[in-house]
Amino acid sequence: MQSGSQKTPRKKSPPARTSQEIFAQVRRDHAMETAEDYVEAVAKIVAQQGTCRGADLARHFDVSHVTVSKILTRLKAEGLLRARPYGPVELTDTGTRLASMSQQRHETVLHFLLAIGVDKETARIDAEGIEHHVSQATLKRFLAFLGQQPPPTSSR
Amino acid sequence: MQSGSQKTPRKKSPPARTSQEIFAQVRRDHAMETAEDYVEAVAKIVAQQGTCRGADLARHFDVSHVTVSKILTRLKAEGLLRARPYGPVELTDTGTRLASMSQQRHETVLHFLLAIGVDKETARIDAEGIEHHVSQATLKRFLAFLGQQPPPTSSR
DNA sequence: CTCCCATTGTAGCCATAGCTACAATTTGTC
DNA sequence: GACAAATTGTAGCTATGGCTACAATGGGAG
Ligand SMILES: [Mn+2]
Ligand SMILES: [Mn+2]
Ligand SMILES: [Mn+2]
Ligand SMILES: [Mn+2]
Repeated sequence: MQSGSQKTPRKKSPPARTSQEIFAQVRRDHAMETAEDYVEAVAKIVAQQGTCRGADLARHFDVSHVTVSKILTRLKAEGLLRARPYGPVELTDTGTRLASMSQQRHETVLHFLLAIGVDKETARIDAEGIEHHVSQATLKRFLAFLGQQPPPTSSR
Repeated sequence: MQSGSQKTPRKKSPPARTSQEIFAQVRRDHAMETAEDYVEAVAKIVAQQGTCRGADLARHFDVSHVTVSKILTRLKAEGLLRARPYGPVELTDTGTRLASMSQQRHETVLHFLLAIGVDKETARIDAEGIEHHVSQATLKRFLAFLGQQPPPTSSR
């Protein structure tokens, strides 16, 4: 009986990603990173202070208000948030959903790092970068490790 | 007895990173990401084929040879590798050291993901992005989880 | 020795994320 | 209400990592 390809043909093994596909996914992850961090920050600041201004974001990320302004223009065009000239920043429904997902994933990554014994300050730093590269499949393993139930979320 | 600041003053708690410091570190991590992936790829291709050409890198990352060419120019200027015009790419001593460290960290991250139950193809993808945000402290926890001894490495 | 093809280089473009300098607007305080 | 401070916008710059198009180089096959 020889069904699969080589040794122990137990589970169906997917067709082995090429390096091209791997780096393409990393590039896609990076392309979403700023959007995720910004909607997350807006949600957090709104929750804390009622409203979020561009200046709040500039302080939060420690970048110039010009950098914030340009990024907000892009995220507005992408339908994640809205803001009248000189007005405060608000999340759209799409932006709110992205913020919720990002927040949850961020928290899970942070708690996971703490659970494996990483000190709190290191965990906060590393989680901020790692989060954007954690797929749904890996997130489920993190949650399983934390002894919780994986919630019925979406794709990659 | 009231020594620390608040509840259970056991370990010395570091002064709590601000969001500004956290995002600064993530930006530093991103600034090193391309260099790390490139020296790692050069080392791998040299190990496999004896020499590494720009075209090999273009195939590896699935980008144009122009993108490779510009990045190689920068990494040459940074002293990580060297190459005569129309010649193959070679790592400098500095580049070789960076490649070794990156390879080890990459492998550790990959094996860690596999160890917590992430499927192999997902692990390969996620590790490629996560690796650049894993500090020495977190890497030690990964190694500890894998039941190995943390090697005497350097800083962050 | 040619000629072809793979490889590399160059010119010039785009998008993103940074910045400084300066202008305009809003807001808050007398 | 006027004025100062904070905030936002705009102009114009850099660096990085993408791209297409086209030119130059170099190694083999004949
Ligand atoms: Mn986040
Ligand atoms: Mn983040
Ligand atoms: Mn790598
Ligand atoms: Mn990588």
